[in-house]
Amino acid sequence: MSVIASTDPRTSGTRAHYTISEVAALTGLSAHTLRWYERIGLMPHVDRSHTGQRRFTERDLGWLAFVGKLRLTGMPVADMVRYAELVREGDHTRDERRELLETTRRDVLARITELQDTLAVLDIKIGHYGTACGGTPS
Amino acid sequence: MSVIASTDPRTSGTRAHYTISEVAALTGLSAHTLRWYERIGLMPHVDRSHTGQRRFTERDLGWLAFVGKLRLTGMPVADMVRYAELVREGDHTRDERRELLETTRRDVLARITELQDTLAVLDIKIGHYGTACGGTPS
DNA sequence: TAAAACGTTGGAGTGCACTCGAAGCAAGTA
DNA sequence: TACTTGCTTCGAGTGCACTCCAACGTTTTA
Repeated sequence: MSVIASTDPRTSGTRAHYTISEVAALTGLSAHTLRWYERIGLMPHVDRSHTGQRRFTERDLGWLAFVGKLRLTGMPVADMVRYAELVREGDHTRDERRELLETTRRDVLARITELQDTLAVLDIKIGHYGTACGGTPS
Repeated sequence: MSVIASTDPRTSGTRAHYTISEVAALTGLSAHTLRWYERIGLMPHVDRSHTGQRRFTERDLGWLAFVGKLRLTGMPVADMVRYAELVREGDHTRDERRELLETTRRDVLARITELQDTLAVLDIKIGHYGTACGGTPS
């Protein structure tokens, strides 16, 4: 296992770039998944070394963190790819991007409400089990 | 809501039983999925007509509603099957069932927290898009 | 009674999001 | 120099949760 923070004399405190395995360790995604993300267009352009190896930047890490959040919402990968495309297309897609994010926001709110309803049902069920008053809760 | 059986199954207010397509319409699940649920052991025993067609009861509908809630939590089907098995096994599994439900409850709470974090990130992003102060949010 | 609609089964297929394998190139270590 | 590790690509495989098919039996409707 290689040392992650090899201090490159040409750069200051912040790492200039990360190998794929470093990013895998940092994000919890597998190297396979990172390559797959790039292949399907879910990553912005990733730099390469002179020998063709990926060199992820801090910016890429930020993007991956954001993608991770989107993933938590249950957003399909295809929609994330769509968002990534819009980012690549430049400034004139700002409105569409904001709309996409706002739709996602509404979905997340709805999901939270749904989960809170479920929580209420679970509490009732658990309550039934707690009070040992006969019967067989199902 | 405790009236269970009426004298005339065809005309009563509370239905004594439902066909698979009626249950599909009521639950939003497909008939295919209902049969699959039964096959994998996710349904308690479902009655059959004298010719072998399924006759779902109110009790089955209640169970399906609960399963629907569990599904919303993201609980794997295998775990739901486990719970169904415990119910079938009878009263001595009460404790295990309560534990399973309590674990699920904790998972749901964690999920809600996760989504609220994501919501915060989305709000920040959307805020960036809202204030047209240059730059290209990614 | 005839046709349409609905039911049954086992098994195969689908879509998603990874996940892994094989073959080969490149860089660092003993 | 040989070994080890890590990286590359393409393509195939995995696990989950359905989803559908074919062939045939049953029930309802006109």
